[in-house]
Amino acid sequence: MNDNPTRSRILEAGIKLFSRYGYMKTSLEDIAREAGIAKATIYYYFPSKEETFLAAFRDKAQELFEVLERQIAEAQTFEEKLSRLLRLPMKYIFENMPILAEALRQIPPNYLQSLEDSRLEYHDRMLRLFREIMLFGQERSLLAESLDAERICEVINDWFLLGDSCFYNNDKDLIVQRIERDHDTVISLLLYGIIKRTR
Amino acid sequence: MNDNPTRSRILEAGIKLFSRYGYMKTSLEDIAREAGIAKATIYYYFPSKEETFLAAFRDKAQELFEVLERQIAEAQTFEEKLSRLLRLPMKYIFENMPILAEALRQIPPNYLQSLEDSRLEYHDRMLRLFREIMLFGQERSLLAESLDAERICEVINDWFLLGDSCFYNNDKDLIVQRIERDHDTVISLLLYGIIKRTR
Amino acid sequence: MNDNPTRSRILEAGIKLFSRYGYMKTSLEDIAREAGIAKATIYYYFPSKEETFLAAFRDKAQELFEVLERQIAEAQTFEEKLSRLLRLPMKYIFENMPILAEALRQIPPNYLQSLEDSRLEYHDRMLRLFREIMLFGQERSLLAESLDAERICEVINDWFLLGDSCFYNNDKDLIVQRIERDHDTVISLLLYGIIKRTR
Amino acid sequence: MNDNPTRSRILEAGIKLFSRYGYMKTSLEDIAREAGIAKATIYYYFPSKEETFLAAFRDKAQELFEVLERQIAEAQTFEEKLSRLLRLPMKYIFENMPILAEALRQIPPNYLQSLEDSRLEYHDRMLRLFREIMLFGQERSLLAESLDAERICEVINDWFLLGDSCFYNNDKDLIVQRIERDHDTVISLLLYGIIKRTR
DNA sequence: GATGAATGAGGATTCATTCAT
DNA sequence: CATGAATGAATCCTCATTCAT
Repeated sequence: MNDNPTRSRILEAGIKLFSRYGYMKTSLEDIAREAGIAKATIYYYFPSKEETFLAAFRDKAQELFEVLERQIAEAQTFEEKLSRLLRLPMKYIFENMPILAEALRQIPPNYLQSLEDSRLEYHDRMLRLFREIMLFGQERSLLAESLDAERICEVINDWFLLGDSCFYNNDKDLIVQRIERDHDTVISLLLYGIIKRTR
Repeated sequence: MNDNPTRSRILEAGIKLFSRYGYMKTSLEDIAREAGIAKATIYYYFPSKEETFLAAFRDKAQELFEVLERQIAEAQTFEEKLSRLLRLPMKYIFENMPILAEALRQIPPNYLQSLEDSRLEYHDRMLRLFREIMLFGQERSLLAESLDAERICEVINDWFLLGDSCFYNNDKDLIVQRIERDHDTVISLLLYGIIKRTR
Repeated sequence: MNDNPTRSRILEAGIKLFSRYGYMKTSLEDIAREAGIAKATIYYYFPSKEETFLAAFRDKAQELFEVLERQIAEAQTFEEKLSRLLRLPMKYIFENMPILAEALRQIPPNYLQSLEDSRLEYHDRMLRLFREIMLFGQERSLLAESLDAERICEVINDWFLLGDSCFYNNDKDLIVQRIERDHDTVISLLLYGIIKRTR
Repeated sequence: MNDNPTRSRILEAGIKLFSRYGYMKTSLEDIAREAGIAKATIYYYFPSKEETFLAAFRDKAQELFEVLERQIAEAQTFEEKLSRLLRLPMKYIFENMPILAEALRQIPPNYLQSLEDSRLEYHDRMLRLFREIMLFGQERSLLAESLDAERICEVINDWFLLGDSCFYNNDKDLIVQRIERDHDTVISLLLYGIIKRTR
């Protein structure tokens, strides 16, 4: 699948440009120029601009998970595992910025379903990873007792990893409600680290 | 300045549509239709699409600060002040979503300077608010001793408020470096709330 | 509606070129050049190439009916009325050839309904005209007794005027069946004029 | 020539698709898919899209004449011969619709000469068939005396068979002139069948 | 013979912008 | 003040055609 050098060059150029300039501001002309091929060649490999974007997106997401799973498996302690889980996606997202996250908003509506499917799949995959690590910590009694582990998984996943919060752009009221509820949890975690604990 | 009803209607429509669909996917035609005026009329009030966006952006940011400053002044305790500072911008950003944050990425490069100026101004203003609150807490000895207050201000501001981290789309290496350094701080704060403190 | 000179020039150019080269081989570029305007201007008046075509089609069909009705009203005898009905549409169709008839086949399917509606309307209008004339002839006992006037109206309308026969391009079997049945009638009429009537 | 199975499959697919969708809306990609071969293979057998169309057209026309000549030879009476001549081509044209008739309009001008040659050849061939039949009728004194047989042959051929009338898309004035002259004859034949003959 | 890969030319459509009124 | 009309530039996409294998 990735053995084809032209296909790879297109995806590579796509990731670079979509990441840098976003979906709308990146033209196929740009990608073709960057890849050193003719614009029409892109259509030999992908049926549309959107599919090109999706292919690049899935490619990069797949890569992220492979690295992530390996790194977590290699880590020995709970803290190190958790730390790698929290750090790596952020780094990936920023290195390949919009392609893994923000540009999603700019994809035309009719493709949102296809995109949504991919995103939900990654969301679940990330959540499973997170849960495994938390379980690992729980078994060793390393979690703060007051913590609702499942809830924390969801909130952190949504806010810092490949979660939903950043992506919805439709039901604004729902978002705001959710923010009010979940943000509390994040803020509490932060305040917990900031405010002096008086005995 | 804002007394003019037509001008106001344009800004209002602009915020609504830019927020919902992003900068690129919102056309002046759309804004004119939403505002109930002719497309050419927009050019009577603003010299270009970008200036229209900037005006709407500044309008909304100004509003945010006014509410924010009032709310913080009204709060009595340190925890409440801090909490309002952390909560309100997030809510605003999501309620007026891309116009205050993500759409910035889509503004053409030649306007980035003008946008940058605005953003830096708000960044500083937010930081000043934050510092005042932290000072308020320090004077009452309410901060965790191990905390470098100034550093925390910067990191939180960047990561949760109107900071820089989300906006840079140019110097990728710089971002990654900064992520590696600052993300540590955020993660520490989170881990601090998650991991059981053994004496 | 037709008072606007630019709109008229577009329709005029459209009729000329669509008629001469068909729907597919006529580009909006061509129409714009012929009309002496910019390509984008067409989009100020019509939302798409298809709507431009439909507008031109309806314009010309309307014109045909107006002339036709006037001419038939002016004719005194049955034979003259019938003759004008049979002659004029043919002349119009050829003068504005595909736009009134054959090019229909080339319009994309999603527009076929809209086109179909127009066509059915004209089909009925033509049939009404035809029936009135036949009635005029019947009242004066000028029709061959063996003739099924209603059937003749339909067949002639389908085959020589703005009928269905030429337009169906889907259900081939249906067409062929219909041809086998109706063509008989046409052929009979022709043979009747060709073959010597033995007492 | 037609022994080659791949070549035959291309022609078969071409006739099917050109007939159904017309010349312009049928792509070589479509034909290749329908034929179950690669697009480039078409170029092994035919030098261009136009030649592919012409080959398919000639194939089908040849088939028509073979059937037609056989059927006419088998018919015993003048009326039956005439009837078969008039009926069969119409049926063929509709069954293989645009490929034998209307799609011609869509062939690029530079190929019109080659197409014209083919068409003239078939026109003559059809006319010869027609003349033979009329001669057959004349010898048996079966034609209406007032009839100019040669003129009728031409007119009927033009209007109902593989004649010129439908194809010209250039010299509009010429067509209209011709319509005005020939249409009279067709109309007369029809009127003759419709209007009651007063002794 | 047959094909996968690649491409140039062209076409529909969008949109920010200008300008006369 | 406000706008209807007009446009140039850009963008996605299609497709006949070529060519190395």
